Amino acid sequence: MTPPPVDQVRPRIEGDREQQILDAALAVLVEVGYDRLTMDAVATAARASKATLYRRWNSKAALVSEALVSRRGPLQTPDTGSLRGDLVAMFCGPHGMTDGSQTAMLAAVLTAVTRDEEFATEFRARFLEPKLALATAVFRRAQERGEVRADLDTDLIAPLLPSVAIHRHLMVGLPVDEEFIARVVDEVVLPLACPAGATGSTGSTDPR
Amino acid sequence: MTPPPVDQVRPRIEGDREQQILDAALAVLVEVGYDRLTMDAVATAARASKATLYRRWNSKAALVSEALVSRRGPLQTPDTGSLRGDLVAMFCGPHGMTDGSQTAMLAAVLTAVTRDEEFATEFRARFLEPKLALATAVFRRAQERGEVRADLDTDLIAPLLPSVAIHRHLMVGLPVDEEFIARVVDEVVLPLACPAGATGSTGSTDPR
Amino acid sequence: MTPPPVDQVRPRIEGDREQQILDAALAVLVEVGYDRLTMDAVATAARASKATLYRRWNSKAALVSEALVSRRGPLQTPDTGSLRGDLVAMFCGPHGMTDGSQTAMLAAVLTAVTRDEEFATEFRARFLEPKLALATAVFRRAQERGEVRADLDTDLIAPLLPSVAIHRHLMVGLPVDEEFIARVVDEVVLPLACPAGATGSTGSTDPR
Amino acid sequence: MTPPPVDQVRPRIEGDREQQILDAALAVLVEVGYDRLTMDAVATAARASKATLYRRWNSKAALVSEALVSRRGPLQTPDTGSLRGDLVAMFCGPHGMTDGSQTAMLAAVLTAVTRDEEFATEFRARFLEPKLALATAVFRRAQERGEVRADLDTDLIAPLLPSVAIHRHLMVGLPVDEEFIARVVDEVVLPLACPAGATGSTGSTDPR
DNA sequence: CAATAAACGAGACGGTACGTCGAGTCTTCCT
DNA sequence: AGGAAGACTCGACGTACCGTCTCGTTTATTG
Repeated sequence: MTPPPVDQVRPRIEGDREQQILDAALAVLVEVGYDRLTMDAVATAARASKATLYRRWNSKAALVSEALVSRRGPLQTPDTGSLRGDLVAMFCGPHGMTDGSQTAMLAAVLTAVTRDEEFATEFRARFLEPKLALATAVFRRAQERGEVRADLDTDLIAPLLPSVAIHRHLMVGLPVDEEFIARVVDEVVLPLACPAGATGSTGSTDPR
Repeated sequence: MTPPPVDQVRPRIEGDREQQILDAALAVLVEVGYDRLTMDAVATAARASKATLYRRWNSKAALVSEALVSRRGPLQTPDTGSLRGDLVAMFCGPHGMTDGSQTAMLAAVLTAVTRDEEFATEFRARFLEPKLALATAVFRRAQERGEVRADLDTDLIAPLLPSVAIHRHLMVGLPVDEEFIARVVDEVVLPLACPAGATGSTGSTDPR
Repeated sequence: MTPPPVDQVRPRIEGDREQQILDAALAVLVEVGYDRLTMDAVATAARASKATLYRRWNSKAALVSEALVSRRGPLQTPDTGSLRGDLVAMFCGPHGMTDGSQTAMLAAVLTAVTRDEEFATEFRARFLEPKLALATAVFRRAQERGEVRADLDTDLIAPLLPSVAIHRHLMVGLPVDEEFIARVVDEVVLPLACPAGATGSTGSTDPR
Repeated sequence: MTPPPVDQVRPRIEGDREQQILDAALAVLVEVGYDRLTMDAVATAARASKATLYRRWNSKAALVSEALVSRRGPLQTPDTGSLRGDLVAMFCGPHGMTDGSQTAMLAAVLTAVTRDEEFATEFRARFLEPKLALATAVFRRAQERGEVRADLDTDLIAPLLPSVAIHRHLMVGLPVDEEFIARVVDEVVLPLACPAGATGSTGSTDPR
């Protein structure tokens, strides 16, 4: 699964090496959380020196930010044919809110967002907005299909699902699983989005 | 009516003194944020010693937690007569989501939640659940008034508004003001909660 | 042999603790030399933290200087009755030039003398001058006894023996043992110091 | 008339280039001292790369050592006709102990001698022994002239002058000037070396 | 009302991590 | 082919903060 090793001994920081460091950072991040992640630990895990880390990233925040983005995965637009299917696929997939490592990273990084404005800006631009844009696109497509009423305020509805998931995970402290996601979709999102009569409370398949 | 002067030199920790320390902690917290808040700084600001701080609170997290709770203020059940009025009052009041210092503290404490399970438990029990219980009570009362349909899943709907507010503040980085709260209430909460025809539409369209 | 432990758990730096640290510093110094002596190593060896070291000593030089002085030992004036006996006793005794650890320290510290003027000044005043004064005193006493001619320039003769010993040890790289010291005493110092006829060129025993 | 290319030892680089680097090293050494001399600084000053430096010299100590030797200059046997004249000429000449830059370099190199045995061996063979051999030769020649008694232990006497000079410079911290050298020659070396009556004590006064 | 025990301020302590710098190694590019 | 450039690993630097601790003092409660 690993890419063919370019140079076992000392691959320069040229993408491969950089990704190795980012992977190490993510491993440490997931293991101990953002606050307990130390640059020494990342350096040791990556068999790099702190000097190298600081040469490439100004701060711990910058390193973690880049690491998160590197693992966001290719944002693939889900296309199950129905809004419900798309939403569930998007949030319960490998990089969704039910992905433990993903939420762990999210939790870890929220810490940094609240204190480092530079990091926050970069994190929002590179990690968050692509995700939100994707969710918005899903709704737009459903509108084009006529599945969702045309006057739906997608900017308000799209963040609904991640909002609830994050709140449940971090604040309430309860797990975010597929059952919960489905419940929110069926009882909150779809009733708001779909024309009154067509509310597919069991709408796993679209009638068409 | 004022309490007897607290002794300028060395007041024992007896409620008053404790509150002074918590106030000092809050002052430092608001000024520099959670991670740059040091116990030394709090001790200095409160003219106390670190030993005193640690004698009363197990950790920085516990101290900040208590400081936050101490300023949450008495939870007053809003009673404006309508669900919409109650919700807006609750979230836009002096200790609501539009209160800058309140959200700043919330952000600060998230740091601790994600790493200290003991702290998280206490924070949830003492800070979060009272708030959620209050929100749920508001919906229950609206149900009793017949303003909201009887089969509404209040456990799902009640956290909706705080979820969205927190997401917007922390993740998206946009301000949570009364206009935004009202929008969410009118376009998300009320349509879900109220019988189709009976939407508290006084707010949904802008009659001017 | 150790003084009664004042406090087994954590003796404050109050002489005992300070001496423990200085002993640790000397141990490291003798083992690896001045340049490879690191504050971390001293801290570890003394089970202290670097902060503690820097709180008490401004620099590595100051710490080593103090450590050297602490181990110079009580400068006891030798009194064997003859100049030859005094000299041999002084240089071949426990803190003399044949003491391996003493010369090791000397070698180690010479490094620092050549680059840190502050250290050099302190080292000369606290370590070197007392030693030179002692040697000069030995010659003065021999003059009073009439063993040495009265017009001997003691300031020139007193440093002779240490000079030759240091040169042999550091520069030439040969061991400085009692045999060598005796040779220098018999062939250099005594011929210069003593009246022509009385030169005990084989004067291993003092005639009295 | 240019001297034949010395080279021989290191065929890779042309003597000129090597000497340029050594000159650069000396310049940096004199400017900032041994410990603040960095290989980067030498490389920059010589417009060379660190790799080139390390290809030719094992360590900073080796480089500085060679730089020192390169400036020792050709050892010219002094020939003034008298032992006293030879000694003063040898030690007060351009590369003698009164040459400030020479003693400064000597101090610098002591650092390396005390920790790197390999370097010490090379330093002794290439720098020290030629000097000692020269001093010994001076005494031998004086013996042949009958100026010095035949049974003089030259191995013990020859290092005397450098020993005292080094001790005074490094340990005592006082300047080694011609006046001091002359004093040691007249009061220590000559009385030991010359037959009682023939002591070049006239040397203190200038017979002309 | 003195004596005593508890709680206090002050701050040193052992640790851990910080971000920087230099030594010595190694790779890439250029001539 | 070999040197300049410079990134790399390693490890020490001196500082800051954490959470623990030992002081000596102050306060409130006892005898």
